[in-house]
Amino acid sequence: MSNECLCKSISPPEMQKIKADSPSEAANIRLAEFFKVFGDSTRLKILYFLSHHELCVADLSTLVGMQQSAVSHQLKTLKLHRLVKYRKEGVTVYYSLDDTHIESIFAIAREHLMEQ
Amino acid sequence: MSNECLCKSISPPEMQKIKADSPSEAANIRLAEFFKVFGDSTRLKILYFLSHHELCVADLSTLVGMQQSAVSHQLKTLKLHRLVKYRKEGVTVYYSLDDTHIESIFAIAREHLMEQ
DNA sequence: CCTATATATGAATATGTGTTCACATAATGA
DNA sequence: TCATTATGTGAACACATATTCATATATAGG
Repeated sequence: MSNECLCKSISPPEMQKIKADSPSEAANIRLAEFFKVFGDSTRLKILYFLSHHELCVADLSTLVGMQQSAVSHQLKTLKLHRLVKYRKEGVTVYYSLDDTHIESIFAIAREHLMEQ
Repeated sequence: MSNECLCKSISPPEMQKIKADSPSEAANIRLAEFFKVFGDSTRLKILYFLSHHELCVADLSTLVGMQQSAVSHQLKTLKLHRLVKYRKEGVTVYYSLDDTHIESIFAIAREHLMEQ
């Protein structure tokens, strides 16, 4: 006969407690969304270049080696997640980083990748 | 007539220098892959639960509220990126965290999300 | 050996997402 | 006002990926 409870590693009450204390579905999804932004090489390139210089869309487009439209779309995403800010000057739009955490996140990620 | 050079924010030589110093395509893609792993709420849940307890697949499946097969697939991904390790005991497999950077990455991400 | 149990895996499907194309919008100068 | 330039945006497409279903593998006990 099969056991009524699937718990093997921990006791049912312990399991309930852990589940009860876990982050809300909403918080969890927000966190995933946040990481997802960094999970694209084009966006990482944009962030890298912006970490060196304030840049207009055309220059970013040249540096990243991708169409201006693609860069615009990605900048929209980065803007939405408050990772970049912009400044308009006539018809030109200058973008720059808008987050102090970005550098530390990168540092840790690089460290992790070094170890392998 | 249109300018031969698109550079607006910085000078062409400066631009070339920045581009030359930028990370390799391969390194950039590796970094994106790394972040991508965290960009899924199911994987985040698994990591969260494992950060509290070593757990077998069945228990993880119950905690996460997803089919055993789905959890197995995600564990494979996490294993591949060296974020979890496992230990076999008979027919049961116990998973646990395999990375000290995970906690710090989470801390920074949460901090970032708090600010908004 | 045969059965039962825990986990892994391949195929199929549905959904998400990045890029391109074409075009819209906005601002400048003639 | 018209043309030009920089940027933004919607639709379409191609591709990636998460989940499910069915089934395979592996281990332990009878």
